[in-house]
Amino acid sequence: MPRPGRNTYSDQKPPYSYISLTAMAIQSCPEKMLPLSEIYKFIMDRFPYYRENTQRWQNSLRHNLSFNDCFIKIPRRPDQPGKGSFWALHPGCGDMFENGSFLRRRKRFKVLNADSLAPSKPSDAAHYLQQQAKLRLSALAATGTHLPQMSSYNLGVSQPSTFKHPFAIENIIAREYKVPGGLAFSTMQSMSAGYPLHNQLTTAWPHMYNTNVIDTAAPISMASSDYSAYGVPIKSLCHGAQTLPAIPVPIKPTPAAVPGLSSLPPHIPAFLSNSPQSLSPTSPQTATSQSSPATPSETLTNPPTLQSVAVH
DNA sequence: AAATGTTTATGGCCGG
DNA sequence: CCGGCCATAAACATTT
Repeated sequence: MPRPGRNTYSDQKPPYSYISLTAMAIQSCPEKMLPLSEIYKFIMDRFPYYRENTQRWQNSLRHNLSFNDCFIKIPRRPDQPGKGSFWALHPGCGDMFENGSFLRRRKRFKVLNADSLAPSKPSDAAHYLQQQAKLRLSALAATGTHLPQMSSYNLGVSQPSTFKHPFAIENIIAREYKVPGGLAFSTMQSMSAGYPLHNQLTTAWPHMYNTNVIDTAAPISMASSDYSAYGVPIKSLCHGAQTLPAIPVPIKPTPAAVPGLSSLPPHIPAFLSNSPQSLSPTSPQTATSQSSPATPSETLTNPPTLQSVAVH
């Protein structure tokens, strides 16, 4: 029996679904988002099985990216030239996999509809974005240098970092990366309903920054009024006028056909809007949620504000 | 043109 | 058996 953590599958097909493989790839990089080609690369690097029949499985993988709500598309900024968008995990899909294992999913993640929660006017969304950016900036300025080293995902979380599910991401991608803080995917899931705290993760894996990063040479301009924290053009956010923009915003419309369901919350913790690109490997920002209404440990007990659901 | 994304269809597997 | 999840194929459309 091959051991996944050692990548000894050789030619055998790994026991992971495309969703799992894609989630691994996305989780493996500090930005928590990857272009399609990098997802391909990640999979092919680690699983020789996928070095053949690329047309077949890549078609399937693209199908999964588009079809599953747990993946969201994040457009490139103009200073990030390249083909295609970035793909990220939907913030609300953190508990997709049981116990941090990528072997099986819990429930199908489905995003819900929430037109009523969106800003009524595009200008509102723009204003909201600006506020988020300012909050984030001030939070970073206030806390950038002297933050409690809460060891990223262990902050306030009782979950001991010693247990690592054999199929947890850190054991899967550990071939190249060692996680200082002992970050387990299962640990992350226990936080904030799986909200990816990009800055903290990057702090936890500073050494990964230059090894797996797509764009290290693109400092984000926080002063820009055209782009949100995630590099999502405000214009693209507003045209739909159905989502709030402080988190990676899915380009694809939320399934409005689902009756009585809602997707995005009226309020999003400010720490969610921290920009991955704004982080520097040499000056890690351990910005905690200064302007956030809830600490990670609090969000443990509170239901996620993001109203997505695991349809079952 | 090739890469990327979207959508529909079909069939297998598995658990309730 | 039925429904959910998954893999695969294929026909597009869009973007670079």
